[in-house]
Amino acid sequence: MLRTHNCGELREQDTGSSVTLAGWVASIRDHGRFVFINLRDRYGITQVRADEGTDAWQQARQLRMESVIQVHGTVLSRGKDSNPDMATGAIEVQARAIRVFSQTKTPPFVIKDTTDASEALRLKYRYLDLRRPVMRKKIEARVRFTSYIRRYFEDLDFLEIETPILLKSTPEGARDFLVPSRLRPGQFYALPQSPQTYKQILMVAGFDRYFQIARCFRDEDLRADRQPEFTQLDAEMSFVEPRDIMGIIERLFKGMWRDLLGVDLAGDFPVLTYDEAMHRFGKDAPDMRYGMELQDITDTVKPSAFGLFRNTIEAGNRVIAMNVAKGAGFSRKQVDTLVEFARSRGLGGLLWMKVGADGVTGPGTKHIEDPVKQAIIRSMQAEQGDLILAAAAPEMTALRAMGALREEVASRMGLDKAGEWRFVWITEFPMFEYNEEEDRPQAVHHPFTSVMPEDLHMLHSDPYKVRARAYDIVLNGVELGGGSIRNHDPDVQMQVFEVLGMNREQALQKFGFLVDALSFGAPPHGGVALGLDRIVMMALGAGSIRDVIAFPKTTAGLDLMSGSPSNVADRQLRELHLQVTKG
RNA sequence: GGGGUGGUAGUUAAGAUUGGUUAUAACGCCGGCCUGUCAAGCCGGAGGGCGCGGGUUCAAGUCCCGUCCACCCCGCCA
Repeated sequence: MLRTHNCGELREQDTGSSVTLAGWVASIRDHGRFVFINLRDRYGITQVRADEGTDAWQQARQLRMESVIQVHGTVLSRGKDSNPDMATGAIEVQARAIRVFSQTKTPPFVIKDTTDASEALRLKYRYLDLRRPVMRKKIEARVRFTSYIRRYFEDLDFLEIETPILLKSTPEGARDFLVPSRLRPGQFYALPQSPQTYKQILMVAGFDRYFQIARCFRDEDLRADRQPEFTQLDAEMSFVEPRDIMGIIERLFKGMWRDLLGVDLAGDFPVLTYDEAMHRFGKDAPDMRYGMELQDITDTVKPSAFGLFRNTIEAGNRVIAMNVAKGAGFSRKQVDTLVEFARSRGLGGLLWMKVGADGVTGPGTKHIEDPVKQAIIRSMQAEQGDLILAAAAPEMTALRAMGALREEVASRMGLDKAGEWRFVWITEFPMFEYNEEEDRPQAVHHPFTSVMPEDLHMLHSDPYKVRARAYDIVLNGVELGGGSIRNHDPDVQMQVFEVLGMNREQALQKFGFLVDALSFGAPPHGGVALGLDRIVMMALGAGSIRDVIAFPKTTAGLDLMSGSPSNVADRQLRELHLQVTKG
């Protein structure tokens, strides 16, 4: 070994020891007669001292930040000059000799926790960014989550089985990343959006309990919490019902939060149906850290002659309202930005009423009759100083917009407190939603999801009313993942394909291998897929998913460090039978 | 595909509304001083022509057009 100790382990009781350390020069403080060096490695920082007249002193004066060096020396107690802010602050290493392993160019930014370097620069020099202890800790924390997950599932007899990265492109869902086949001109593999079909086939094969920390790929636009390649905790079990899977996942989260974050999540996670979540929170992934629930006040305003209400009711639309406690303090300007926000979410406008000592004020309120005003205040349980916001629109539009507004207002008022963890299960999702582009139903979850038995009879007559045996796990307004009980009956599966607009032939061509497998004795089975990056991001309070991925892509899907994607040689294209056209 | 914010020394920012001498600061870098620092301190120095391309003008970081990049949001993400 080129060292006897690491840079984080020497303590007072090591005083007098002869040691050899190795690491990066994190700072140099040259006092003339002696030089202090902070030596950094993965484990911490140790102060090295070089005294005038020694070889080490000569070398220390010529060091540069971020060079990689080896230090031979003796551990000294720092006595009253100890630094209580450093783990190794009680000691320092008096250097006898310093050897430079590796010289360095001047780094483009200073390697310290509170860097002000732009994210683009940090991504280009990711290896320098990752040297920053704050980044290193995030990556290390991620490792603790993955290893906890592995231990948890292995203890429960789950088998971690790898599934293919090159697979068949499927038409449903996100856009596939395609990989051209050299041996089959004009044909393509796709990278997995998830190991979905393979894990179901593993159930048919009898593996009974499967899990995988699986890389997934989706060629869609990026966001602060979305990368084109990401990691899923993927699991599947045979002979289960929703509550079995939900229980296993709930205990996993409670265990991780307890053992990795030191947080006790008391009680069972609440369970909301999709319908309830939409009506109370305007979102299928509600943030439960605060109330401010939505209310349908259509009936309350029914007696009013106010044109907005009249037209809304005649059109069959709804009036959805929300009471912002102590929201009357918002300035006109602030309220205007809320109105703007509402418009950006598809509303024609936003009705707002400040609740004062003598009723309500706000534009439009003069058209509302006093008894109706009073009725609104009563049904919203509003008090003096509150702000009532209301939207009039088709029900789902109004709910979704008000749901977004609810989170916006909560964020402005600081109600979305960090360190508060509100998990919630969402169940009974609709099986299908309308795809406008293709004018047909599409699966909300995925086509292999089974439907609730009592809704099966509506599969063809009223597909949008059919509920799925699906469940999502949500934390603080963020969907962490979800799953479902699958169809193990090939006939039911075929019926779902039919509702999705595929005839038997098309379905067999696209998913025949799975349908085939189901027809050879498939056990009832179901599973779940959780976004590992998102879980870690939430747990660490990181601002973006990029912070918990060692080598992430930018929002344009570029890797600024390696320069991918890039052009390839003509020869490569020819081998793949590809021709690039000008876009 | 659409909207928003930003791009000025190695880095982070000011300068842009009201075009005009030599583009400003901090950190970093280089040199010097200094017996206890902790992102050491003090003194001195070097370093950019304003993302890129084009245009308007006597004159453009400053105005106009296009384009690239970063971030945030909508669409999209079974």
